[in-house]
Amino acid sequence: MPTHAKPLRRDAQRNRDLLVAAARDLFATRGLDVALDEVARTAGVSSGTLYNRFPSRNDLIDAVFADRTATVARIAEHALEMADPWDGLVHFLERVCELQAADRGYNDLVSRRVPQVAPPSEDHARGYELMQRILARAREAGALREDCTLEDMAFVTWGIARTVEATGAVRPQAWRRHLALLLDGFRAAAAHPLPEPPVRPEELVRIMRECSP
Amino acid sequence: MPTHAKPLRRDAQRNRDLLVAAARDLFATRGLDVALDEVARTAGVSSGTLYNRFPSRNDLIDAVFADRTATVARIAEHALEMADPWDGLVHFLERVCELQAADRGYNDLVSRRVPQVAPPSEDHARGYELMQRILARAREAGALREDCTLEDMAFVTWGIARTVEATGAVRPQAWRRHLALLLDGFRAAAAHPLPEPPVRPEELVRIMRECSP
DNA sequence: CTGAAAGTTGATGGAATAGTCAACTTAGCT
DNA sequence: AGCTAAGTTGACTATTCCATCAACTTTCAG
Repeated sequence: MPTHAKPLRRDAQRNRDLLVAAARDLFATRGLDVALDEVARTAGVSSGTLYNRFPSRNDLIDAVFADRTATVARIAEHALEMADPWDGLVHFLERVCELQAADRGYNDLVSRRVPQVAPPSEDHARGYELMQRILARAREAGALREDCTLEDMAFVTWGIARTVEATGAVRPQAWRRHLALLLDGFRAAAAHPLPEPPVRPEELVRIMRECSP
Repeated sequence: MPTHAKPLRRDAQRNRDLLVAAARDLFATRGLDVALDEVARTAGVSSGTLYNRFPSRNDLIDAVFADRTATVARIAEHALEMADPWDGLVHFLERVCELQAADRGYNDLVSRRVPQVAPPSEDHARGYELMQRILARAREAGALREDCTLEDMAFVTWGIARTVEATGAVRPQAWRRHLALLLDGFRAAAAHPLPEPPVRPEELVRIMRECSP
């Protein structure tokens, strides 16, 4: 319920907006590791203001990408409305990967940072639930292989993240080929026994936590 | 033919070996971005000596991983000796990924640095040739999908690299599952039309060049 | 043994970035 | 208008790392 607990003074709110906008641009083009001083300079405020508003880099990252979890959840909802379960899964993964390909900062975030907001938000839980439904539906339709779990989707995120990083400058769409190959591996018809048990949900949580630098 | 053009003085050679050994260890456990000062300290020499012997970080990286290209070529040869073409391909990719999983520095190298030695070595060309044969053989046997190219193998390298980074601490073998899923996507039986034309060889060269920081 | 070339040292400079804080400015309430 | 809490500033410290170099030490050929 507390979207923000305390109301900011008007100039403070304006500066906050400028900072988030500047960070959004810089993150998108240069990744999450841009110098914070540069964010402040781009926003036209002093570095002290930035640190005052966002004590740590992660706070700024959270603010910039606050809406993304909800966006993913919306994509998932749309995917569930598609008639064909397999098409729904494909659509979901394609749209999410498009988000990665379009924003270097978001690509960094999903591939190596801790999930955005510290306390797993409501949107987060909703997205999780929706993804489960997308997979279950595709599995029950006989399109998705039986042994494929939600955690396996992390391989998509990680793999595509690196491909986007590597190929972005030369062949910005190359990741679509990578994804298509992975997707063919997800099909029930393609299934051969997997050599390693699935990553368990709590393991994935630990992985994402430890991943953050 | 010039393995090294000029013979080093004995103490210089000893220090060089110490530096390479120290770098090998540090790269393996902490990645390619360790501070060069720390490499020197670990080797027990001064930083001046390190810079004297290896003017740039890449020179040191080259020295540490000089043998890897030949190792990959040997793996490829072994793969070609296997009776079943598909098993050969699987074996090759598994062994190469094992190299990535075993050494964080090598994982960094294949996933984001320029191919080791500046002038593409003889081993390099040989490895390339052998990989082509591995793929052709699997394709002709009807096991590998027709539309899969050598450049598509880069998706394996990139994807597994990121998965190894992410999961290494919690589930060191998780990459095997990722690889198995990808491999199922490479099977001829799984093939559905790919949405994006293959990355061309010269594009891959550019990608690998531009990727280096 | 000796001299000169080769090699080493570590202090030093310099660049980039994170983070702090005392002095100053401004919004907004009364 | 006047006051005060909230906010801003930018210079400052600290850290980390890369890179250099003049003075010193070691190797080794003759």
